[in-house]
Amino acid sequence: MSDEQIPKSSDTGVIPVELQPDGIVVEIQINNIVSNYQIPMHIDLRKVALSTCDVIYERANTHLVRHKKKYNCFIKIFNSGKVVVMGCRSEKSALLVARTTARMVQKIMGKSDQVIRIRNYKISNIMATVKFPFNIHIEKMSRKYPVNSQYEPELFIGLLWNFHDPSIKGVLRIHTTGSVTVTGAVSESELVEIVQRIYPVIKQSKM
DNA sequence: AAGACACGAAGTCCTATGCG
DNA sequence: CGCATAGGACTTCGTGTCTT
Repeated sequence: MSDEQIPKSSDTGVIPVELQPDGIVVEIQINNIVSNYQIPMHIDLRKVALSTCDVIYERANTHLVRHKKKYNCFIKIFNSGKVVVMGCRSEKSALLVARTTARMVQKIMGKSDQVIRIRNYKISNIMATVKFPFNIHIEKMSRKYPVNSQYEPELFIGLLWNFHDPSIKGVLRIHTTGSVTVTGAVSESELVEIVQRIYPVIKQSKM
């Protein structure tokens, strides 16, 4: 741990998970959350761009990109009212950024007196990494679980793992060093479940 | 030694292609 | 020529290999 101040909540993007039955604790590091929602109004991008200093026009004036340094994330705002938030490190900060952005747009568009609610807010993707305290024999793992795994060393050095379970959307990329990258999860709780379920499998192919 | 590339997920819009 | 659809780019990250 560094000397930096670490907030108590999961705002740092780190989720500690205890793995049963061995009691090993690993940390899930969330690196990126992609979420999207809609503000039920047409947005005048030019007006928003002129009223704030932290946005830039992109793609031939079709959408704005706003850089939130505090949360180290990007927000894409489309004139249709659709907004995409990328780069947040926790569900909480993603929602917070979504709310503040909606409020900012609402204020600039001169609709502060109206009740404008965020519509269809959802997290579409969470990308996280987990480091297991041992090396993994991924070739052995792919042979043992040919249905779930996809391993083509000439194509990519990591093993691609899919649970083929409708309740779990996440896909894992497993490396020999014990590093596991999780993509496609839609909530922090799903991330925890993924790690808990993959651990017994990885343990069998421990080096 | 440093940088580029590969891969996965999601949503959006732009560009290109094909058909009537 | 105009419309509809398909595909590509963009964003985030880690990791190992390959190229410069």
